Amino acid sequence: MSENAVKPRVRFAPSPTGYLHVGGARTALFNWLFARHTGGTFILRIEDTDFERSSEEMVEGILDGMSWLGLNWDEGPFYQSKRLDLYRATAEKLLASGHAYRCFCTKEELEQRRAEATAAGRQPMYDRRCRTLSEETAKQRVAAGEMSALRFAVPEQGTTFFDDAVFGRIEFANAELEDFVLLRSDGIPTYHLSVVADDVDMRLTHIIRGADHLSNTPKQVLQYRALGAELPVFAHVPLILGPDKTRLSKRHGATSVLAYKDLGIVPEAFRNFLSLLGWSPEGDNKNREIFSSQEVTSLFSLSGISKSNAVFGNEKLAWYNQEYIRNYSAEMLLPLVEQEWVKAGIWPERPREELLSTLDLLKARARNLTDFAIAFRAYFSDEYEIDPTAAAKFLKDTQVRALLVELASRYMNATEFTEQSAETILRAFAEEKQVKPGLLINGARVALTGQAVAPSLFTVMMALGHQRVVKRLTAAEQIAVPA
RNA sequence: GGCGCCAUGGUGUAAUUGGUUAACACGCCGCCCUCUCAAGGCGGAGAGUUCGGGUUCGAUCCCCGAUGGCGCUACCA
Repeated sequence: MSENAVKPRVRFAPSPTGYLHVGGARTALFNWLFARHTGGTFILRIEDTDFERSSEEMVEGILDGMSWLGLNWDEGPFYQSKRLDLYRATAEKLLASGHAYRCFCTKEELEQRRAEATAAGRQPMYDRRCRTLSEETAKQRVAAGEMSALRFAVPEQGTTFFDDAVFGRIEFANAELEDFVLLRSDGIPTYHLSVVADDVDMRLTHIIRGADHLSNTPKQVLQYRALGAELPVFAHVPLILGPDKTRLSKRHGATSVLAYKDLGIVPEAFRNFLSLLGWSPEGDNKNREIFSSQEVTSLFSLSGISKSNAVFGNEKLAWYNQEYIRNYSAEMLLPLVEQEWVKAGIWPERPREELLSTLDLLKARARNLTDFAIAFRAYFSDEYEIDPTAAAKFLKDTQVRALLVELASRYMNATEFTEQSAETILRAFAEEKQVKPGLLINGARVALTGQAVAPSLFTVMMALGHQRVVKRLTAAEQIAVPA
């Protein structure tokens, strides 16, 4: 970076008309990564100029989602609803310089003309009829109390282009661009005005946003020019699609990132997954999948962003999640798991050391954090369900259940209770009763954990402790087995 | 409809910016391990790079066209 190069300033500018969805989260992440990589500034701006659809709850949700993902911002959150003066001043400037004009057409008139144009096979663009109104006429009509919106006067000739950091040069014929509304008749700015006014005012150097804004960009470029402002670097990020390759929406299941939190996804795993959706590192790191946040930060660059839309695949996310859980230390896992216990109403009153070693035992086969409160509930609570399928598979035989009860008394009378001794006792007992050890082992697993799936039985016994093992095996005969 | 963008196995991405048996990961299948399930180890199927032209000694890569997908087309953002 040269001497006088300014530090990058980027922003994430969600609209609180919906949750923080996966696509928005990825955009936020890329902005954050870019800012952190370059030592720049990451700004959060809430675009709430659509009063009808914006809500305070949505803002909360977005903020929560950001913090869940660990995306901290340096400035803001700024609310556009509180910066209306800036937009009006900007609009005033555009009007004064002849780049904008008042439009007295009503919404109804416009709709009607649009319908007519479409019916006649013409393009439904605004016909610019107010553009030729003289300044005096406009002033008179305003003075007479007529409502008016402010429109940008798009040049009728020529082309407008910009060089996108991801897509390269994008060019539009000005004739294709409509004289878009800057200020609604109620004085509230539209998106087109407020983005530019803010992006200029906040001295943003790079605009990293979804590719759905690609077509809007020339309208913004025109405003930058009109305002005599320097153009930022635009970097449009391809969109994230659902498995059916249509735009991600509610019907694809989890749409809010917070829904993934509820599903027991580890934020770090989610971030890792998200960062590799539409971006890939350069150099020797191409074939890696697991990156720490620090690594992604140091590797991130706009040039690694791909151009094509990506499908959000749940399987890969599940793999990441499992991978992170498995590789976390029990100490790192514990606070995350505790949240799940709280949700499930479990308060394991056991020494921290025991909890940690049990987490170590279980983490290899957890897929979600919720597993620790649901599938693995028996390890942390004495109130647990017996999985009917598991019972049907391994405890159907009443003989087996009777044997487990008998085995319980062997354990009760045992002088020592170690992994080795527990195994020795069981195997000796099996031989004595002329049954396969596996029969007892699998049955005991279900009785002890309620599940057909668990770590090695004797390790599980140690995790549960002598007393619980005896108690649960003794109760084996009472377990209800579906037919 | 108009305009814009994109196009590598089912999915996410690679391929020294024209020279590879088109690579890696997820997923899938099989085997090993084994008290179950994960994990792990080993092996396998799956794309000739959407299609058609061109340029070139040679195209995943460059050009043109078609097709498909996505986006924009509001006094939404």
